[in-house]
Amino acid sequence: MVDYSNKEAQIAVYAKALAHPARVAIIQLLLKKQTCICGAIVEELPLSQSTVSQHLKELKLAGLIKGDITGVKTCYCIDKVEWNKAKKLLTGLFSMTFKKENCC
Amino acid sequence: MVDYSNKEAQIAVYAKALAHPARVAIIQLLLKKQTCICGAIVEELPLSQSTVSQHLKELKLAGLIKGDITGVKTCYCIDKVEWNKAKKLLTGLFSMTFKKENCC
DNA sequence: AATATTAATCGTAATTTTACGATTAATAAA
DNA sequence: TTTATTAATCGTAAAATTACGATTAATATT
Repeated sequence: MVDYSNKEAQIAVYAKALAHPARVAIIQLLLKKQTCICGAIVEELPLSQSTVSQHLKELKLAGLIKGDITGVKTCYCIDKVEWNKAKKLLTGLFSMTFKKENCC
Repeated sequence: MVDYSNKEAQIAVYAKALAHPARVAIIQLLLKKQTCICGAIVEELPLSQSTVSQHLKELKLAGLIKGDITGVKTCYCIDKVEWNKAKKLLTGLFSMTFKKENCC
């Protein structure tokens, strides 16, 4: 009987964080662009400020990003350490070799 | 303004499929073990038959697995083509280079 | 000091997810 | 033919997700 290992649960946590196109878009913005101010992210997305804020919160909860408040603005960045953990786990899953022949 | 690209949406679809520990466990079973009969998967998981069936359905809906009914039993397998698409998209996301210095 | 800006949070509604037991449909075994 | 086995589906309840506008708290600007 599988009692979900920490590993499986953690994979699910990271996957869940990426399970919405808005959050994928946010991550890509933070990776690609100079953008990091919350307001700039809001402008890029077809969603209200409060909704984007919620998605940012979820990404932060999963650990993938962190926010840095300076004055009235907040700068969001990828948490590199956590991002690399996610990379390792997800990449690990996808690089598993097939141990059995497909029967279907 | 980001209008979610097909790519981002598809990443989200695959991530969502892996966003529950039970589904991660199922995928790992199908990758690692000889197991593929539905009943065997049910036995491995701490969930009822109907719930596991639902998770299998979701994985199938996302395209990651396919089921083959033979007689009274159903054999589930990873859909290798789709799995490789997911691998490519997710691995691609994680292998993106940081274009900007972290500001936080 | 009064006003503006920024982003988090609150309240809320609609939808989706998760889980279960019960039922059903299909095949296999007796 | 009757009974058993397997797995999908139905019905349903509880919880979580998603989205929005309104409000709030904090800092900046005037």
